[in-house]
Amino acid sequence: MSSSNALFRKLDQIFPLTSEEKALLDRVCGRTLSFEANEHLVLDGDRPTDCNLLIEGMTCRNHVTAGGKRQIFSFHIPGDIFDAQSFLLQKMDHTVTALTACTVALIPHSKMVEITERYPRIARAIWKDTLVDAAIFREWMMNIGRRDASQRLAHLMCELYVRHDVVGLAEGWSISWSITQQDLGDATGLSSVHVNRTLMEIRGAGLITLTKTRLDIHDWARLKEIGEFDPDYLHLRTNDGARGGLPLSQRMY
Amino acid sequence: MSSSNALFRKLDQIFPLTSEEKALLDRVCGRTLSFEANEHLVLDGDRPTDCNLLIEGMTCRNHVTAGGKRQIFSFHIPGDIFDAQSFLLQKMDHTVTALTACTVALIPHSKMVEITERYPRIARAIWKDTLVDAAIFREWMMNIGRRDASQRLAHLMCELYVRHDVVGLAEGWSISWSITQQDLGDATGLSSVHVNRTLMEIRGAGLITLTKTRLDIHDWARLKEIGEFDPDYLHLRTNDGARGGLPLSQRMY
DNA sequence: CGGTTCGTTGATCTATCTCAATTAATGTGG
DNA sequence: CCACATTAATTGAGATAGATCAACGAACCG
Repeated sequence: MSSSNALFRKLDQIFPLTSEEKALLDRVCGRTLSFEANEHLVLDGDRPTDCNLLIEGMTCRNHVTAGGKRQIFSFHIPGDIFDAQSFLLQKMDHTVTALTACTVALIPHSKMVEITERYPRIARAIWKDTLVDAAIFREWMMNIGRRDASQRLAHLMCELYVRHDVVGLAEGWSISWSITQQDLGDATGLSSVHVNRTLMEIRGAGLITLTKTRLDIHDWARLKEIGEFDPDYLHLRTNDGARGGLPLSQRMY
Repeated sequence: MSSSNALFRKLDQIFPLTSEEKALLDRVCGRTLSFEANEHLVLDGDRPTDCNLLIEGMTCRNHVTAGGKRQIFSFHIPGDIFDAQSFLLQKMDHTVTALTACTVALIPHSKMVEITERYPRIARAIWKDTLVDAAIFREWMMNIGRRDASQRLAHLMCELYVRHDVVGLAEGWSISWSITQQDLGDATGLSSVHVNRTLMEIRGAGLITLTKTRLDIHDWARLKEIGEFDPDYLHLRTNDGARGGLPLSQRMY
């Protein structure tokens, strides 16, 4: 791997790491694998031997009920270690699917044991990362359980925008988009038809432009208001909290 | 504390601990606190200095939206460390509320740092515990997003039963109950009125008896079927997986 | 260029919500 | 130990957000 730390920008946003620590992390990343869109990277029931760091592309965690209904639990962008939990939870209880072609770096569980035993700060960083994942799950529960369709979609778009921006993947108020309306429904507990209609409404209000490949946000303030979006749950470093390292983008979400 | 390890039965179900390790954990538990029903043990926005181990009573994690709607993220029973995440996530992003009078043991964050740095196995045990919490969140998302009212309630009752049974708190097919129908609604994303009607249906089918203080399950097989309940997501040790320690109750969920 | 996937739109249906009132249970002060 | 206050459960009636079914159009893909 020669990512030169760029890939740990997300981890670093959550838990400030020294450059030596980033170098150490870089070293435990083993071979990389590539997948095509719609391939499953990890399957429900698997007993993986490695964790995955997403290098390029987009994935989602999901699970299908006995009754055949699908729920998406989270979306992942480059820099996310999307199955750190497989290191401690032997058996996968969900599937990870590629939304686009993508590349991952494998981190063998054995290396995870090694590095987390020797470097407690790195252990805490990765642990914290899994805790932020859990916080995001809670927020999604709130979204699905207690918000209406436009709130759910607005909230999700806000989250995705901030997460992209924080790791330098936003371009102005725009991010690349590779989520179908069906997937959007599976993520928000709505039908794809209703997602479509609600999206039309949000578009109609002039808040966003959304194509198959790109999301442009025209009115952040209102989008955020509609979605009741408050980025606290992402537990990002703020400038005042920063213990060295990159300050969080000046923009107030 | 003189819990003599009984309190770590849950942790032990997830990650088998030696008795020395349990003794170590016992030693980091500091003073205990008592709360009355409906008091908040930890508040959204707090920056706690201790983690809480629930000794007696029942609590729930919850959060109220800007719009005043409440979502419950999880219920906790004795043996649960319900805010281990506060150790790494400085600021609370949700509230923990007592459903009954309850007692907790405080574990100072400083002790958490100490013990997790010195004993990597203990660190992994607690980390794994937080990962199981996250798995439960995912399952709840599935519940709220993709199941209908009776499925949601059946699933929740199955989960609560198994979690009680595993730590020895079930009596036959019966567990103590202290969840109001309003809370049940906040946990499942339903209105309390609809919870009531759905409960009447489930009762009518003879599957359960539910009073204010007790849940009796009369037909586990059907309840489980209705709720599409599969206990894998709880990541409990099974007999074949056990590396010493107590075997999981012989009963097949 | 034909097939497949995804988005769009209409029409209808229904699970669940909201509002409102009643009853049952629980707790409290006198 | 009773009368009243409070909280929770129950039931009815009516409203609605969102689901389902079905068809069509647009984009993309080999």
